[in-house]
Amino acid sequence: MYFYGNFSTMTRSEENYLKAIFHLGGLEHKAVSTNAIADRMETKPSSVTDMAKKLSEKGLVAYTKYKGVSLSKKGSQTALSVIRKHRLWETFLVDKLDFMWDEVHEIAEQLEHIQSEKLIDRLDAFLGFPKQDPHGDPIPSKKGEIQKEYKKLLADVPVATEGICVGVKNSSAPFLRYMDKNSMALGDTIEVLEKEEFDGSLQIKIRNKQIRISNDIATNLFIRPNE
Amino acid sequence: MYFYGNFSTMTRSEENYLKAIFHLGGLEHKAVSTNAIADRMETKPSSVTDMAKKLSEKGLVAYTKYKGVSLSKKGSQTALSVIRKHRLWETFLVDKLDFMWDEVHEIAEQLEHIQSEKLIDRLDAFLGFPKQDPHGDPIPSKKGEIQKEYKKLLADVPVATEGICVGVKNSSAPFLRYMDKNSMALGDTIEVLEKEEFDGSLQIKIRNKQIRISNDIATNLFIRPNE
DNA sequence: AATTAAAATTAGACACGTCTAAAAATATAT
DNA sequence: ATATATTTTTAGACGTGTCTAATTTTAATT
Repeated sequence: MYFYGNFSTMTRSEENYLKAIFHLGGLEHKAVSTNAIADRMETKPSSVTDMAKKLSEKGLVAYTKYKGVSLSKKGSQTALSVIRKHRLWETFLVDKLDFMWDEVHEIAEQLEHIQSEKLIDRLDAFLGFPKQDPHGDPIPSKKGEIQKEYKKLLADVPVATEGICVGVKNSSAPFLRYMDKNSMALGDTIEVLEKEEFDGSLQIKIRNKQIRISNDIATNLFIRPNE
Repeated sequence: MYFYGNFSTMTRSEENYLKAIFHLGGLEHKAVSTNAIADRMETKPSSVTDMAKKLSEKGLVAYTKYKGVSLSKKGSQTALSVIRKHRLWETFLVDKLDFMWDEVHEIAEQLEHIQSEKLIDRLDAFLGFPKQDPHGDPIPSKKGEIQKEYKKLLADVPVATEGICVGVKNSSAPFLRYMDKNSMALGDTIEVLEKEEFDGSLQIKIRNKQIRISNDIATNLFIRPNE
């Protein structure tokens, strides 16, 4: 039996389920299907059903047989607290320990379950109360408030925006090959120099080279604009 | 049983047992009794027996029925790695997050189980490769080498030594009351001004006040001498 | 509407780590 | 050396979280 703190009855597994349900159900707490959760967590639907019952008993989700689960207020607060911890730790790893932004996820998956409110408050302060993590995702406040995404599709930012390429929407092999071929990589700084109204193509600067990318590409790349 | 590279991962529970066995058996890996482990871990002897078998199967301890367990080389290396992590995290909490030295243990008990060699290497570097933790206990090297205790009994340090009071040997209520009455607290800086050969009493400076303490007191207080 | 396909649930099993209660081995005392 | 006390182990159980295989419910198709 594992105790992480005196007043927390949440197990690691429960926290992971809540987090998955939050990500799938969005801020509106839409109902999420059993299979969707199983896919995301790489587990079996039967395991999800078991946990759904358990979380429902604890008042963390609303669960109706065959109708999926949706987070309660209490459930989403818990999920947000875990997400907050995850993103603060990721920020710590990148800002303080010089990790690359794309190698911190696994470690943060472990760190996010450390139970100590004081620890998280201190970490938050130590990092200068960051509002977004290295992937451009917003860090929920202590109260569970969460801002809109800081990362944007490259296609959606105005001309002259500069930022870091933090993700791809469609990580298909052909697309990744395209990026490779054009020597673009996640983590690169990108500046939008010019936008062609007609076809939505962009002139960008990346690695100090100018290249032209199509709208298709631009709608597949996430950028975290610099302040 | 045949393994390809002994890639068996350690569970949290196994790590905790190894750590307890290490602390009880000392650097010489003395055999440790079932009850001693149960006491230290606040568990039942029967649970310890179960785990002893398991650890023995994995080659982490030598176990003979009714004769206790002793760490193998592999087992002590694992224990030292957990202890290293524990002490590095404690150092982080105190040095970087401004925790008091006496409030970090619980949190470090959780953090010590985070699995990522790279993380610990980076943390070590970030902290400036500390050789001792906030309690004056030595931090094992990456290879598992461990130095002698840095903390010493106040009675054993030479005159003119200055350091921080990092622990008590006997934490009985009367002794703690004594400390309180003399406005001494763990964490205080202490300087040894004078030592009386005859009765071993000391003249010390603490909180900018000079007081005289008996040898009995001095053999109950741990000090971590400054470099 | 009936049939087929997909999704979700149940039933039963298992590994892990723990426990209690009873039995066995070892240590202590008379 | 025998009886008693202590320590340790075994046997059997439980809760958590997972799984497979079979069943039930819902969705999609003809």
